Amino acid sequence: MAKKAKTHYAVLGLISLFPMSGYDLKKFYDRSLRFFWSESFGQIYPALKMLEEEGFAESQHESGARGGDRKVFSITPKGQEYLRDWLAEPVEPNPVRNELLLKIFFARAGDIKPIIDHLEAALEVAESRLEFYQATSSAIEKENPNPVMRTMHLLTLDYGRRSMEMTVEWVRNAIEELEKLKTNPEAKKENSQ
Amino acid sequence: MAKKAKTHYAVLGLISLFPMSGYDLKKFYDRSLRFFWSESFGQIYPALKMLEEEGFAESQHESGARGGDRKVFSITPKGQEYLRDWLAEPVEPNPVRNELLLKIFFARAGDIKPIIDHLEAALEVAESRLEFYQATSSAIEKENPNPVMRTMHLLTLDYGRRSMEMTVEWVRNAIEELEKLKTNPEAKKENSQ
DNA sequence: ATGAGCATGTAACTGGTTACATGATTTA
DNA sequence: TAAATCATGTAACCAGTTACATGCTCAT
Repeated sequence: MAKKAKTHYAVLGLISLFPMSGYDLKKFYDRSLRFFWSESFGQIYPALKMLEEEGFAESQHESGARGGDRKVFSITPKGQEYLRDWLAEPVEPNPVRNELLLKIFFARAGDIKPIIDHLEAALEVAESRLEFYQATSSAIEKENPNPVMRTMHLLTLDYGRRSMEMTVEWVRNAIEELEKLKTNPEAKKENSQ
Repeated sequence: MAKKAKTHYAVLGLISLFPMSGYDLKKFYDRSLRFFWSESFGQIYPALKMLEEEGFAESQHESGARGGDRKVFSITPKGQEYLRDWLAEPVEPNPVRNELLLKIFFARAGDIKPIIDHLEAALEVAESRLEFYQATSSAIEKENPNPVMRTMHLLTLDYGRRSMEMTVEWVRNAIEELEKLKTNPEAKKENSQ
């Protein structure tokens, strides 16, 4: 039971919610989890195959029905145990790479205008995502699955909401600072080390 | 001038600040940028080689002096132009993978305790990083390089500070919610779908 | 003399995306 | 009948980390 790439747990976790096919998995990631996790087909299908081979998942064939044939995967008791063990393991920090911050760090007097553009783009993204979180949270609160699932789901949304609010505030302030800098004659002299 | 992996810009950007060796580059990433960017030697040295081959960087050999021989790289005018072009290009979204949120999403009644542990660990990290940002910002404000560089540097720190503050608040609330759930008898019935 | 830090580089591996190949079914 | 969507899978590629190989210098 060697340690596996995160994809395996991410796939196993999803089929633990309810049985689904590789195609369903992809849809679920793209529609519901896209803001904190994503997977590609190139990873999903091999992962499902391996999970089945090791007895963590089992599949049943669903023939005919709309679209081609489907292979619907569900988690086994052994898989449930394996998932639970992973959930209890400490969270491994994922490598951070924030391109916007890197560009800001490298920017000089001549780069202020494009940086402001980037910030304005980030602001739009954050604001529209904020709307999405608003809508989704109220939907979840009504929908009402079991209390644990509901709470867990709401906590992930709350993280998204707070982080977008924080982003909006930071961006607004950053744009202000950069506008000040643009009109400040002192900053114009690029060689004022 | 085909598009390159981000590493190339990340390396070029650093040597645009002041000439340095591959080893210096690594130190700089590990010490100053580690919270929003990182690079490994396995990427740095090949990147420097390629940047030099294409005329974006040039090196001079520094023999003897403490440690083995050094190859100190500096940016060329052509490299400066190339970097500036990249800074102006829209920021590409980097794939998000937040393992903590994923674990929360998959957690069931039996997993609440380990999840709280993860949150407590995250709280510690956020709080200690907050202290670091505090200390660094005041150092930067005194240090006073040119006004543009100072502002850029402070903006990246401000992002870190705000995002850690946000994390602390979210985590505190999340722990509270989960503690409530633990003592709530309704939640104990895992099959209350 | 030993270990920490300076210094450069390569090879093997891994985790991941993208593009390709194929074909059914539904809907406009 | 064409486009969108359903559906599965593989091969080629890419970006990145880790481990390895080597050797110097400085402080204890």
